[in-house]
Amino acid sequence: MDYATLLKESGLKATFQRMNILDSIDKQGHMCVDDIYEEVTKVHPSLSLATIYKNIILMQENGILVEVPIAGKKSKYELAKTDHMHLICTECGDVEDMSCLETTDKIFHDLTQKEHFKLNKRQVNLYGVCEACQTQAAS
Amino acid sequence: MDYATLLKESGLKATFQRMNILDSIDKQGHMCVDDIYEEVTKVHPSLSLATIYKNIILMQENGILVEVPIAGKKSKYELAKTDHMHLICTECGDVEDMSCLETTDKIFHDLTQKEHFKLNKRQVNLYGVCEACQTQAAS
DNA sequence: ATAATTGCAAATTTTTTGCAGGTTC
DNA sequence: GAACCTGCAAAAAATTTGCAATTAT
Repeated sequence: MDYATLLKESGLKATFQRMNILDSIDKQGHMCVDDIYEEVTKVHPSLSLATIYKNIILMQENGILVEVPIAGKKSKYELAKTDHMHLICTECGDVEDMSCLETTDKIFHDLTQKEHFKLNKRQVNLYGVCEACQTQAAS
Repeated sequence: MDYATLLKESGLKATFQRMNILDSIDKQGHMCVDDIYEEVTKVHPSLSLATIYKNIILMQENGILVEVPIAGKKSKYELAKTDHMHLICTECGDVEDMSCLETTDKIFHDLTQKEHFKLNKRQVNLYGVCEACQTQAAS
């Protein structure tokens, strides 16, 4: 589905700014506010940080964006998608998605149910060093 | 081990402020900067926020404290302990620890190894509604 | 035409920094 | 006594807000 439709379905207007924010996040995968600002101002120099902040909040409320909080860094944002885990490289900051297994999903579900906890959202962040950074360090 | 020893082993002086910060976090489990400030100033009114910020950074560097980043909220901090997951109640903000299973640990290890990712730290946050808040909502 | 949205500037909140005085070892 | 720490105040960084002008529908 294109961004315009995605926005309109939530009752949000399909502005140039919003389309470009979504487009950037989609291409890069995971971006913090400053990443978005830097990227989108390339094609739309008048974009203000205030607009990014306002839209990130709005789009989260409408289930279009999801926050990915990261230890020691500013949160990144990604397009809402099916459940997955994050491989976060502590060297270069890159975030990669990795699909969840039914096994772990079931385990989380069962464990929380035993505690009478109503589970709504899972967030699995695995911190380490990505292949590229390992290779680089070895040279 | 007592806090004084814990600090000294890292080459940090066992000040009244640090002991109280650690004591509060230990008792409450998970606290953000403001929680700590509010709690510790009860027994030590002159404590400054700057001191809390400085010490949180220092104690993280020395492996005494660990950051728990939480979507939509300020990060909380906990004492470093064996690996575990977090049940985060989105109603009351409470965070409960739940021990990890070897099963999931192994799964994460295997999955990341297949990607040639050097896994250092796992962070599992499960968001939902705790039993207490469910009960309250029902009444 | 209308209501929503933008971008600016200002306000607020959060975090960091420098340094003089005080504390721990 | 020396090095380290604290607390203050000021600075810097991050985020939010109000509002007039603009834009999408």
